[in-house]
Amino acid sequence: MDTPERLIQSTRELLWERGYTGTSPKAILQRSGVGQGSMYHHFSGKPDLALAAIRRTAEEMRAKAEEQFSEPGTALERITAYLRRERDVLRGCPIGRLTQDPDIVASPALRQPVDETFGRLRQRLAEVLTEGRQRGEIASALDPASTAATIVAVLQGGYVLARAADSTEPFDQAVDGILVLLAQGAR
Amino acid sequence: MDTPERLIQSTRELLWERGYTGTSPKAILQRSGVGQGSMYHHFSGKPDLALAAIRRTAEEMRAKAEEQFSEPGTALERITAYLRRERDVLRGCPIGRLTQDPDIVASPALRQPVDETFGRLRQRLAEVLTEGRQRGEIASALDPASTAATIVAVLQGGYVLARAADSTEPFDQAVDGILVLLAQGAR
DNA sequence: GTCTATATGCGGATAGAC
DNA sequence: GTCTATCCGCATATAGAC
Repeated sequence: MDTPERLIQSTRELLWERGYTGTSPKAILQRSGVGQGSMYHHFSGKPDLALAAIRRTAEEMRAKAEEQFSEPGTALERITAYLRRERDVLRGCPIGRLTQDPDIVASPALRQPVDETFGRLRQRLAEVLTEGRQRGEIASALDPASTAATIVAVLQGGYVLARAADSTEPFDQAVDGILVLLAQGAR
Repeated sequence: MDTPERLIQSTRELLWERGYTGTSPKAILQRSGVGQGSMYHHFSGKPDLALAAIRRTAEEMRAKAEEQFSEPGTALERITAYLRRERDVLRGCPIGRLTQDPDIVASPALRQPVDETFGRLRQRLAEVLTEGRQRGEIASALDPASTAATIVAVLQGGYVLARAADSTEPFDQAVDGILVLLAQGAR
């Protein structure tokens, strides 16, 4: 791995663990084994490096979601596969956690990839739901856009509850709950 | 307001806005107008003051939720009142945001009030759902505990989506979505 | 490209006077 | 109880040599 790549990977890990405010350039240097001068040669500073790291994480997250959405099966099966996919629940969502960082939300450049990630995710889920409705797999009373927002919110909120409890149980309960509710509307 | 109280109120505000890591003793002193010496006279340090602040916020949150749960009306009406209650959506949940702070989660003392808040909230919602089921207002296929976890998760995740988008829209959509799903099961 | 040196101010306190 | 002084290390760079 070359130097910029090592910096990006270490920054991604630290942003996930400690957030933007909690991540110092010094910690990035220690974790990556890169020297001070190299870091400031390749990146203009902490915000620049963070932006590269966030973009990378956002791309990966999108690709992993698409794996489940593009599987064969009914809409409900694909949504179930997505919600039940293996996740590092107690670590939380590496993109969602950034929304709690005021420096991220206050910076248009840093917030943009976060916004886009959730926007596309909701959009993609709404498409899956629309297909399911057309095929009669999902109750036509359900609005795709708002149901999609609900599903994404259950995941993000599930992480919050799991971290509060230091247990994956409430996350799993929340996922079970939404799946039962969605199945209820199936024909 | 006396000195300890001023410190607690300022700390509550800062924890909400900037989280634990992002809140410095210096910022608390500036906002409260209290001097350095006074702060360390009344509290042993940042963790001690944060604990007092978090406990206060947790109490208030619990009391506000109970206002809606103890209203007259069906289970669905009370849950709707709770979910649609006026909220400072873009500021997020002052308790939920703490779960993103590694120093909070790593400290049993600081995590405890956060855990307890969500534990009680889920418990209370499950009671409301159980009542609703007994009265035939809610489909008996819905497990109260997991449905309660789902509802709380929708709220917490709704805040995340709203902050990502810098708009209350996805929060409102997520709430609409879960209410439609819950109503679907009503008899 | 990478290294080391240097800089300013903040984070989070402790000490002791009043 | 409150105030001011003092402390050490970290946060976040910039400068210039190699």
